[in-house]
Amino acid sequence: MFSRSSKYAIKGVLYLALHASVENKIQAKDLSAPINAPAPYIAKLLQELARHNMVSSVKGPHGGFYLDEVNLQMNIMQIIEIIDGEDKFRSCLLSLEQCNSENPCPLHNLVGDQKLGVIHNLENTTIKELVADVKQGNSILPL
Amino acid sequence: MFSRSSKYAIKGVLYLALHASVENKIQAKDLSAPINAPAPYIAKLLQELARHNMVSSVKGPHGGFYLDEVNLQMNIMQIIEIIDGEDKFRSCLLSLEQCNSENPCPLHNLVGDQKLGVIHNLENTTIKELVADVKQGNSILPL
DNA sequence: TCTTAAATATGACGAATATCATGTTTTTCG
DNA sequence: CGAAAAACATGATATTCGTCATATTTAAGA
Repeated sequence: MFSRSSKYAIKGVLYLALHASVENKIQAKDLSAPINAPAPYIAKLLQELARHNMVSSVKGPHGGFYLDEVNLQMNIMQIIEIIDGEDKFRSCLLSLEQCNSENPCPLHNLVGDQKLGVIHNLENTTIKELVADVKQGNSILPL
Repeated sequence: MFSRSSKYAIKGVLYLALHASVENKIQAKDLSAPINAPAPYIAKLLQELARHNMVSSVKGPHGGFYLDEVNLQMNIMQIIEIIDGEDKFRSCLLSLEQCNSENPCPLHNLVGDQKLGVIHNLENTTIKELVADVKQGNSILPL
């Protein structure tokens, strides 16, 4: 459903949101183990996210990654769009150009409503809210 | 959401269901244009589907592919499982081993219900019903 | 029975994605 | 300042997935 890159990115962001802060930045190499992703790869992804202001970073000694209040207001859909591109999610299930709500493809009616629901939820829940959920024990974030 | 292979396969099956029959079989190379997929590739996919009894085929002159009544009772999920594998769809969104309804990952609560809905719909609608929808003008099947 | 037309089986090629490696820039600290 | 520690930038390699090509098998019809 998501690309592997997106999964790593999402896990990385959530982990940072949960465990990092301005006073306690986390380095790329220290993210590798807890989210179960190769270190150089997660580093590259975090840089891409930083370039798009999804995460904050500082260079040099005692540098690393963290999320500031602005970053915490971002949502999962934005991560996916940065990593996988805009329309990976929104396009027709069969990649039919002519497909839309007026001229739906056979699968459109079958799963269209759920798809819209998924998109809506991914867009309208902030990282902060997701992390609050973890803190309250309503969800978990292991490897 | 689906792999390109799955999309080709689904379009191929739907096209066959709509236009082919025992008396009027369709060859792989004649599927290429209408579903906008490379001929050798769709041939390979159809063979895989035939091996799993998702479509019917006969060799030799006047041979080709079509769907019999049994094939028409199959559903989209079965196509996806044959082409992409069993758990591509059912596994956790973040590929977390420990994630399940009791121990949900942060995304689980967010889209879990919709995901179950999608799976249910894909499993419980037959090819025949989808094609009936097209015949009635409720959906379309272009390139 | 021989030729031909189709699916089938297998593998080679290419492109996209995931992974790794190297060097450069920035910042802290002695 | 100068050295070290980190992100940053770029590109190289590997693996997966999509595409293509070739040879084999099966069945129809003359």
